Amino acid sequence: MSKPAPSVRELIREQYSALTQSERKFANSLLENYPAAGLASITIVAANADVSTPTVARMVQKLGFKGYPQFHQALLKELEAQVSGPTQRRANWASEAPEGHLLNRFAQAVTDNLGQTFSNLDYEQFDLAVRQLADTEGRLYVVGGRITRALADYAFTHFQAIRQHVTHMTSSSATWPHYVLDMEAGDTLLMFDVRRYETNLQRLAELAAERGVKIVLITDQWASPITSVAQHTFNCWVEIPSAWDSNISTMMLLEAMIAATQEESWDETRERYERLDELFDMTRLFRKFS
Amino acid sequence: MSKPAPSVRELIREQYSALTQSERKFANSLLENYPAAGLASITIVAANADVSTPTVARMVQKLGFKGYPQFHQALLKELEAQVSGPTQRRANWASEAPEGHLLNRFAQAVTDNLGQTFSNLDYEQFDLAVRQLADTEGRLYVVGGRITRALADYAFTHFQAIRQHVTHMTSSSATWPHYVLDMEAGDTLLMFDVRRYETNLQRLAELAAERGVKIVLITDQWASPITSVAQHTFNCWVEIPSAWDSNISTMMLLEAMIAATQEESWDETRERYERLDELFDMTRLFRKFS
DNA sequence: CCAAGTTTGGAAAAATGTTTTCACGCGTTG
DNA sequence: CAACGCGTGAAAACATTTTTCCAAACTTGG
Repeated sequence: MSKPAPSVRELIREQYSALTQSERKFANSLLENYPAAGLASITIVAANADVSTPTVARMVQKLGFKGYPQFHQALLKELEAQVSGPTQRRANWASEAPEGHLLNRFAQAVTDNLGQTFSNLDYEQFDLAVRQLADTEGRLYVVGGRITRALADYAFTHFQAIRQHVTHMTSSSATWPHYVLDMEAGDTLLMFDVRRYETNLQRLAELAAERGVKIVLITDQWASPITSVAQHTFNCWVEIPSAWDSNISTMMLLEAMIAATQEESWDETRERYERLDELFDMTRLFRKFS
Repeated sequence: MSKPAPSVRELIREQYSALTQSERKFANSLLENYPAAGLASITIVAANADVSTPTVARMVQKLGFKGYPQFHQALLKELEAQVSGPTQRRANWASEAPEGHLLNRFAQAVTDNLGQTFSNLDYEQFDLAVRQLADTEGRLYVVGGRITRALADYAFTHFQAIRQHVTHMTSSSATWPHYVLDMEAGDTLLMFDVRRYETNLQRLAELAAERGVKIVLITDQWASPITSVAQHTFNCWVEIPSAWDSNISTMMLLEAMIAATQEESWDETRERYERLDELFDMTRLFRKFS
């Protein structure tokens, strides 16, 4: 063997674009539970992925195997190699990447950050904040800083789909006073402030708080000064070995909030979602996904 | 099952005295090369140990298995368990939250997604894509869809800090032709396309590809059709128990790319960063961080 | 050395697994 | 709207594997 036989996983990736829908269904099922989902007989394996036997047979041939038995053998070889291989396979994520590769260091940092963020999360606070975000009595304003503007935008797009009266305060702070003018007691302001903290955001927070607006703040582990005027503060761990801060845990917390808000008001939301879907279909922006 | 099923190895030791000569011959062969020597079909396995098939069949029954297939399965299970060994990780993230709380379900889904994304990542592809993104010979264009626009924005903000000639193609697709007009061979287009895939994006990709622009595509596990014209495609696992898709793994991949790009060209980047810092200080947008 | 009991493997039967064929349904095209 | 190509799975055909049966070959104790 001159070159190291490519792993089945690699083969699937290479050929993925050439696979048909059902074949992808099986490919995904296999990747999701790799390689266990490919070790039984073709009949069983196919049934588990909810496709027919011929589909699997055809696919393994596309991958370059002569038949299912060969494919099966290849998987076994891989599994065996892993066990007998370099002492202890690094049970970590980017399995194929070399030990010190940036991907692996990055994965480690992200895992730590997410873990820290989650375990420092007060779920009662979380539930309260979500109730606040779901409250359609008042308006919901969303704002972020230089970097977190993108997160605010993401939040806006989703909250807009979930509820009415959502406003994204663009990052040009010159226009903020106009928004503040319209704010009323009972409104909610969702703020993102990760270091370096911006004085503009703090001013905004103070003004809003004076008007009786409830502030939900998502910040980093060192806590933005806005904490003092916010109703609910959430800290996200953001350190990575880099010149800038990671916003993955921030994003995760945001998504969790969106998911919770949606669950909170699913009855009303459902109809909104369906109408939204219809509208998108009409404008034909999207292609149908089956 | 209350007790942990004994390993085949243990079973052999227990029953060894009850085994006949030929059976022992096979048992030894298996123990010598465990468990590989037991993974093939009964015929092959028997031939390797230089005994007859019936001998093996009788022996596995003595060990307590109903038939050879059951014995085979048991070996596989063991092997699998060894590989996926410390899969038990995931240190109780949202430790205080009750078992079924949304936070916990969410944490689980996110962990799975990140794990899947990482383990299906081809790090050589990754390195190539990063080199492409760091190439300042050509321009770098960034674009996303309805939802992923926010990610494109995030990417833009960071890449702008790292390198020159970065353009964010706003989501109003009406203006895209203008950008395409300026694209040249050697430019790079970073695209985000998560289901439901947008036809506009696909058109854009095709046009860009025709002009010789290298496309780096970040998509979901089902792969956007843009794959076919993209140089580098990356799949992110995005499923969460919700009506919409999670973009945390997408975000993670993006951040990893940013980090890698920065590392690739740190010498030039460093100076850019320092100047940027000075500029922000001057405009006093930020407060000093102690 | 013989007879009874045990072990062994060849070969056929049974079971299971794999591949091929074919017709149906679906979307596309002229 | 008919004709075509393509993807799909039911079912038949085929191949392999597993089990069973049985006779030959050992072993052991008289």
